[in-house]
Amino acid sequence: MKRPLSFAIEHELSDSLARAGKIATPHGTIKTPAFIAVATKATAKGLQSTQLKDLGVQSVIGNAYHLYLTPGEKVVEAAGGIGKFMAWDAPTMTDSGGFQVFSLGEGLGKKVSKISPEEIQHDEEVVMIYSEEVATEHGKLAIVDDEGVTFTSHHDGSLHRFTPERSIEIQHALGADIIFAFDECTSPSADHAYQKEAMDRTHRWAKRSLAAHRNNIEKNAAQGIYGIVQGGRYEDLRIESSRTLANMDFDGYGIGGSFSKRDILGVLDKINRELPKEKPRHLLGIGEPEDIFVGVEAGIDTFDCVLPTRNGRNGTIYTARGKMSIERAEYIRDPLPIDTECGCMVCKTHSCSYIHHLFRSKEMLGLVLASMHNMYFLANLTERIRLSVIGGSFQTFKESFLATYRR
RNA sequence: GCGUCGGUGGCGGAGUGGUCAAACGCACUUGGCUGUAAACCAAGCGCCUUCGGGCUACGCAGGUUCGAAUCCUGCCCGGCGCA
Repeated sequence: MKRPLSFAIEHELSDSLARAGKIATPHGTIKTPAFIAVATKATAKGLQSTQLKDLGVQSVIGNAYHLYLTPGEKVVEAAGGIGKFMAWDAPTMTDSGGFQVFSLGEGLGKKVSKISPEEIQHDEEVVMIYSEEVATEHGKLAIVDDEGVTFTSHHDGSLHRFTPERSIEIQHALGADIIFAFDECTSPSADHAYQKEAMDRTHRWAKRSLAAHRNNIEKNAAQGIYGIVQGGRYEDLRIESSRTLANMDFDGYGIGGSFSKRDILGVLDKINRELPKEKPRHLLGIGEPEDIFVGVEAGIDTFDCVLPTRNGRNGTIYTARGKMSIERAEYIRDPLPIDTECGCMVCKTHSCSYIHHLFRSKEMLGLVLASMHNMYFLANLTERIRLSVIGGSFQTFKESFLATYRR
C-alpha cells in the first residue's frame, strides 16, 4: 500500500551527509533542508498563517499536549484538522507531547539551558513561571511510569494521562501530515543508568506508537509517523537508539533531547549513519543558524525551533551579522532597517528606530515585526542552504555566512 | 499675611531615632532565551574601591543625641484652607 509520505533525495554531497530533497505529504511538498515553524497551540505566536506563507515557511508543527488541553483535539478535529483549523493549507506536523514530559517534569521550575552543558550542572531552581498552587506536592507536573505519563495540567491542576496510544489517538484527531511517536524526553543531567532506562522505555513506546498508527487503517493512509531517537548525551545510547528505531518501520525520524551542542551535534552524523538514508530526519527543537549548518552537514533534513518567535518577542533579532537586541539604546535613532541585506517586508518597510520605539513602548506590533523578520531569516537561511547543497557550494556558503554572522 | 500639610535616589513612592545607600514600582543598563507553562527571566542601577571596605547623601543652615532621612530651631520652596 502506498504510504501518505514519501521522501526523494534530489542531491547529496560527497564530503558530508548533507542532502537536499523533497518530502511529499497529502498537503503538499516540503523542500529540504527546511525550517519548520513552531505553532504549538496552532499558532506561530504573533504570525498569521498567510504571513507565514509570505515569509517562506513551508510547514508548521503543533503540539499534542497543548492542543489536547486547549481547545481539545475534538475541537480541532471538528474544524477539519490542525491545518484547516489554522487556515494553513500546507504540510503540518504535530509533536507527541514527549517534550512536555521533560519540561513539566524534571525541567519544572529549573533553569535548564537547552544548549550549554555548563549551566546544566548547576540545576539552578530559579524560574518559577506559574504559581506553586498548580504544582503537585512532588514539585513536578508530570510523572513517568512504564505505561505512560501522568500530567497535572499547567492551566488548572487537573490530572491527565498520556500513553503512546493516547498520544497517537490525539494526533490522529489533530490530523497533521506528520506525527511523532510518544517519547520520554529526559533531563540533560540524567545519568547514564536513567538515560538508558528512559531510552529503553522510549523504544517500547515507539513500538506501541507505531502499532497504534499502523493499525488505524484510515489514519495510516492519511498521516505519516516519525520515531524519535533518544539517548541523551551518551553516544553509545544515541547509536543504540538509532539502530533500534531504524529497525522499526517509521516514515521518518526525529532526533530528540538535543540539549547540548557538545553532546548532540557531535554525534548527529553517527546517529544519521545508523538511520535509513532514504527516510527524512527531523532535528527537534534546534534552530540557531550555526546549529542548522551543523545539522545539515550531519544529514538533517528538517528543523523546528521556537527561537525565531520567542527571540522576536523578547527583542532579539537575527541579522546576517549576528543577533542584535533591538531594545538597546544604540537603535533609538537608527534610520536603517534591521538588516540591509534582508529581503523581508519588515526590512523593506521599517527602520530600527521605529521597531525600537515599538518595543520600548510595548506596542504589540513590535513583537510581530520582530517575529516576522526572524521567521523569514530562518526560512530564508535554510532555503539558501538547500540551494547551496543542490549547487554544490554548501561549504563556501557556510564559510562565508558564518564569517559574517560571527563578526 | 495667618493656618495647615508636605519637601526622600532619573520619576512615583515607603521609611518617622540605630540592622538605611534607603522597601516597592517605573524608567534605564547589561545578559540570557534552542521538540514554547516564556510579549519572558536574571543581574545591575549615588561616588570611589587593592572588592575587605571607604566616602558623600533624604530641600538649605544650625542644634539635640553615643547615634538623625527620622527629634528641635530658623530659612527656602510647594499644595490646600481662611483672609
